[in-house]
Amino acid sequence: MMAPMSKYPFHEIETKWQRYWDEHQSFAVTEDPSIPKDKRVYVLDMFPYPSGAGLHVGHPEGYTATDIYCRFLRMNGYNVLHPMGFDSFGLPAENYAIKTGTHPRTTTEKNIENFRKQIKSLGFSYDWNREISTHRSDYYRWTQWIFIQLFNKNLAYESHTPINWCEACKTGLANEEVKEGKCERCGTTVVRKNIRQWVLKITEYADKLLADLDSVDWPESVKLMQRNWIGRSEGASVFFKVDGMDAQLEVYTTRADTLFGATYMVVAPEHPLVAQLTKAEQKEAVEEYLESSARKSDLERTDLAKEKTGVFSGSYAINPVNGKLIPIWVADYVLISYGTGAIMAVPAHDTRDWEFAKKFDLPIVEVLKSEVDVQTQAWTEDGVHVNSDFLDGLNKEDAIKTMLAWLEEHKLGSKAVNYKLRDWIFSRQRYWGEPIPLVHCPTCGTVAVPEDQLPLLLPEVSSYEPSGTGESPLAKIDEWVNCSCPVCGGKAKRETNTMPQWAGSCWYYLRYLDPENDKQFVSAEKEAYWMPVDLYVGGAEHAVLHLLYARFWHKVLFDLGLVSTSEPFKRLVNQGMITSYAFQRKDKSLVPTDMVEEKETDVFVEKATGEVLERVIAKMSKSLKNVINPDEIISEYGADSMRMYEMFMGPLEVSKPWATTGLVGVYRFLDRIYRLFEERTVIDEQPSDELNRTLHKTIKKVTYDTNTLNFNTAISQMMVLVNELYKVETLPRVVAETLVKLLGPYVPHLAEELWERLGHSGGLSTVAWPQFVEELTVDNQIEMVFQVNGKVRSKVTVSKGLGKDEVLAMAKKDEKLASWLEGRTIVKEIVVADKLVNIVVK
RNA sequence: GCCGAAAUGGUGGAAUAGGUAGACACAAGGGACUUAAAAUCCCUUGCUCGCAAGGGCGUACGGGUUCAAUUCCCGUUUUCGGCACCA
Repeated sequence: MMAPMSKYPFHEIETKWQRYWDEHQSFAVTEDPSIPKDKRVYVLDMFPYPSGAGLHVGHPEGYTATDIYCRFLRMNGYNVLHPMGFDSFGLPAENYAIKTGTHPRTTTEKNIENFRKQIKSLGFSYDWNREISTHRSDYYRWTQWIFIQLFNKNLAYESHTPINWCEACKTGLANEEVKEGKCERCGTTVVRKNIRQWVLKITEYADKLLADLDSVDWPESVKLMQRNWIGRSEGASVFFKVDGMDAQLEVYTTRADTLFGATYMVVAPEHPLVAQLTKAEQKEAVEEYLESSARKSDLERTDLAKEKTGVFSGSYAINPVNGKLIPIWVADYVLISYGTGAIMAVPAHDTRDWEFAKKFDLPIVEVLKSEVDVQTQAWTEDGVHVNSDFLDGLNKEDAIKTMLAWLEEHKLGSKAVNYKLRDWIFSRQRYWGEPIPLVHCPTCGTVAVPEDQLPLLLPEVSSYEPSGTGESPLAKIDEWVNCSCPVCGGKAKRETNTMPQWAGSCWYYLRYLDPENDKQFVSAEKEAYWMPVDLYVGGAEHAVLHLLYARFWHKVLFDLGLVSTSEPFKRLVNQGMITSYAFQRKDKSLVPTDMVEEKETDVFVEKATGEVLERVIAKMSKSLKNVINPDEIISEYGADSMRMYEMFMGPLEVSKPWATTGLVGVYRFLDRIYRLFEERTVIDEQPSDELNRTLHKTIKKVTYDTNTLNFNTAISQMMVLVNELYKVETLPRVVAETLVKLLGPYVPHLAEELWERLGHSGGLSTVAWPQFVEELTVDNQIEMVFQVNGKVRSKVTVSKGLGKDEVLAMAKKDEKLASWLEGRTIVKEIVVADKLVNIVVK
């Protein structure tokens, strides 16, 4: 697309002011103690992973939003901390290293250079003196240090239970990194693998992580996702004796009240009692089943469409409430990782149990009065209890209470709480991450690397290839692995796993506060000066990953007295995704943009076949050739246009499609402003009342909308003002200066330039934000509507503040209303002051 | 399947303590300027009937509450996001 011809020299202006801000350190910030706490603001962007592809149009969206907000706050007298850095450990650089032999550090640092340059080209007001990168040893030294604090607090442990393993990435994954049974990063189906892992006890904080969600100003959707992920449920532990055996099975159930309907039990294949429960005659069948379910991937096991499978163990349990013998089955629809890995099955009222009972011909007993025949389908709604002895006639709530009391009285069970949240699998079998600072000593066990020996540097390797056996490339470097035990001095081996990419981002917001500190991860004074983060802006994809992990670490640091707040991010805003247009055939397949021709307005045709295509909204992707490159946009239209267009597209939080024609509209707006100042004479006279009113309305709306991050409507109001200005010959100074100030946060380069041309020096960024006069924002002439039976029949312009009787009389006399009122009886008259009159007739 | 969010002109989107639907922008059409084009400026633009005055319809769909519903309530559909045998 050709850039439009223009007089507006954005390139010159943008280069000039970016240099000015750099040279004057305009946005460097210090912890000035004279500024009161409520005038200190910490505004944070989610830092990017510096990928080789460079900045995506999605990045500037959130960054522009926070930049506008920060510049607005500065002009309103706030001390604003607004830093940027790089989440620079991660798989892409390492995979590139495997392919090319280039050290991930080389690739990463080159990419960081590029990212920094790109980010700077948008004119964001970051304090670059505070830039951090998580892969640098002066940063990861403290990541390791925090890990040791967790280790010392018994929040890190070694586990040998099977974990999610990605064959393509050749590493273990956390539960949070598995989406629909696939690796979140590469889409490979995840398998279960038994390897040694370091795991963090995030479950120990499940209750706090849940409860404190109530105290943060976050989108409800994100809070809900975290609540669901933590998945707290209240129920009961119930003990079942095993017939003829000195063993008992503990189950977890949320519906202890349905115990009379428990007709069999199921244990997960991995349950520790399986062997003991298996009778000789069932041994072969059980072993075969255990083997076959071990072979299944998690996806296969949890696939709902799959038929239930299982095998009878040969043993029976005794239902504690009625003494009945019920068979114990082994089936993989019960998960070892939730509850106790064993359940009581109530097939009449649980779909899963019902399917299993039908398949294996197990009895189904109705215990909740059902509206269907429970022999033909499960009844999962509420119902009055039946066939339940002392619970008969009770509702759900009362029956649960009664049963719990009964169980506790007979010492057969008790109230219990369970969480879906699992501990965090924290080790990765890869190279490009923080080495876990632990040493395995044959005599002392696992010990932490002493803090004065940090950072434990990532060693150089000759091959980045992961072994795939569950060992990281570090395991191959004997001289690094072999070390002496920091406690006893004997021969020991280093831990060779590295940390996941999430580690560095768990605390980076704290390091910005004190990035040079080589004594502490952050000084207490600086932490107290700025924390918590007042506004955190980023993509919704981190709703449960980064945001849950960071909250967890923060709470640990809080409990250790190392930070002053229990939550790190007071307010969170998710920016919506910037999507793109794509073209769809009738069979719903998508056609790359370069294979499409626009025959006439909004009629799109596939070049090869002539098929008419439908324009749809899709994610930007290389394969669809609809990716927008920010560098190209900036060079053709300028950073100010890019920034303002991304804000003008629509509300920050929703996803919206990129349209370059829309960008051109914003460009034209900026060009119009530039020409306005070029062509009109600035006069020192007061503006007309009408213009002055528009001016004050604009100040009011832009102030309010900027403060609430409603940038799209603020921009449209500025457009209204500029349209008004084009109607007058001259440019009153007060209007010109106010407009420039309002534009400052949005298009800082252009605004600085115009500010200078208006005769000011010293830059715009600390100039006071304009104030409006409320009386000047209201019209004294307003348009009122007269309705008959709720339909607008006439509109009149009247002066503001007329009395009810007065306007009612006007309405009744209105010519246009006459024919609608004629011959009718007035039933009701409604007057809304300064808005409307509605006459109801029969 | 469950949970959540959303649905407004040709397009992106405005407007909800219930009170003139479509601000602003794009696209489209017309005009001015120009030898011409680009750029720029001005006008029109929800659909529909009508020469016009004016009328009817219209905020995914179907109901309801109300003098009045994009806004509140009930139901349905579609799209997007999350979860997925969590007992």
